[in-house]
Amino acid sequence: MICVGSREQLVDAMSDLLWERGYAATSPRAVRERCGVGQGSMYYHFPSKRDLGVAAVEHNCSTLLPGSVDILEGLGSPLERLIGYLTRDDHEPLKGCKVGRLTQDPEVVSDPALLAPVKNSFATIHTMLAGVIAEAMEAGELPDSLDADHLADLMTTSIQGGYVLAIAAQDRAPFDSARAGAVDLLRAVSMTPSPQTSRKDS
Amino acid sequence: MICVGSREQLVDAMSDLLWERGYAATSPRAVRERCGVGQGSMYYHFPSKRDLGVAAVEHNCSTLLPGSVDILEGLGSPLERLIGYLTRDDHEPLKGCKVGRLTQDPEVVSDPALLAPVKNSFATIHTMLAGVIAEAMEAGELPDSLDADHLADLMTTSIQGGYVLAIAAQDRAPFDSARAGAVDLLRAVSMTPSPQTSRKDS
DNA sequence: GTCTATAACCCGATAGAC
DNA sequence: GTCTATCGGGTTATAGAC
Repeated sequence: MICVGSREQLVDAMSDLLWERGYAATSPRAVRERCGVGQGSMYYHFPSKRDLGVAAVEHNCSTLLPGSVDILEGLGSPLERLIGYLTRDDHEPLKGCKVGRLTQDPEVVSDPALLAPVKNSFATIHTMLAGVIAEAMEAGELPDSLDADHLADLMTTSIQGGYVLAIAAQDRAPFDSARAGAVDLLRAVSMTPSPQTSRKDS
Repeated sequence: MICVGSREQLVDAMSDLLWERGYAATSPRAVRERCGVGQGSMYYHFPSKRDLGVAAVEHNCSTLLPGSVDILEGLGSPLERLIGYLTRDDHEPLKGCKVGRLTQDPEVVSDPALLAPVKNSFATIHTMLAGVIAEAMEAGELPDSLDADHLADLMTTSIQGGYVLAIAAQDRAPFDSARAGAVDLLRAVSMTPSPQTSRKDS
């Protein structure tokens, strides 16, 4: 017998609505109606909408990170892991990113407590990606003339921007297309390590 | 003597608020207070918030497109124009994109009349970018083994995703970094035209 | 074309009973 | 812990005078 407390139900419902509508556009009433928890219970567990929002933002961020970490710290050569990150098929492009979306909500951005988990999530991903890119360079899979930080940001933007294009087109194709473009370029530069430069492994 | 009609003032104010807060979060009252036009005038010119919204979305889209068109149809080799598109310095990363932002607003996405201008803007940019990329391939500036549609989408996502990263970090650096990553890769593949393929221009 | 007044409803939050 | 009732204010609009 699993006992799901009101608190968890509230956080889950707020998390979903944060994804679907953003923070500003979801009212405490909508949260309550989604999970069937009453007004009194809500304000007993969370003194304000903001407090519930903070809990839900943290929940969404910590839900999304492990998937990326598993791939980037998983099996395969560094380049294979980067391509794995760019070819995951568990995205839902037309629904947007649970974390990236919050970035377009002024009420989130102007509140440090709401923004912090979002900021940390992207900072963590950036650090991990740049690390794997550096590994790929050391392994000779990518030319070390490239900038690991630039590449890491480009990879993340290909996904975050992909959501924007897919939603605008109401078609997931551009989401997959942008990521494929990133993979194409990574493969293209990996096949041609430093054309007019001395080789390390000679 | 320039006469600025109430109608134009309303559209301008709504356009700004669309950029700053999105559609759902901007009330007709906020629009009126920003431009000093009264309630009666507003509902005289626009029968509903939605009608004003449509006019403002169309205004924002048609304001933003010409800048990109000028660069992509302007002077310079195809590759130079692509790099020009990726290195414009008239973006305001921390404010977000006037057009892309609307994509994160469910009220916009679910209303065809509001979404259409956004959809058309990205479709137009995609067509132009893919065209210039094809030119670059024909001119031997980029390997024609690459997919023009993928590359076009990757370029747009490096910008749209850059807004997301910059706002999350509250720092424009990742916006510039992602675009620089795209430029780096374009330059890298342009220097190495088809390594193990026969040359066209022999 | 523009004004003010008002309608009907939703918002985030609080009070106090149980 | 959960309930209902209520507060003061904001929302999108409509009515009708000027």
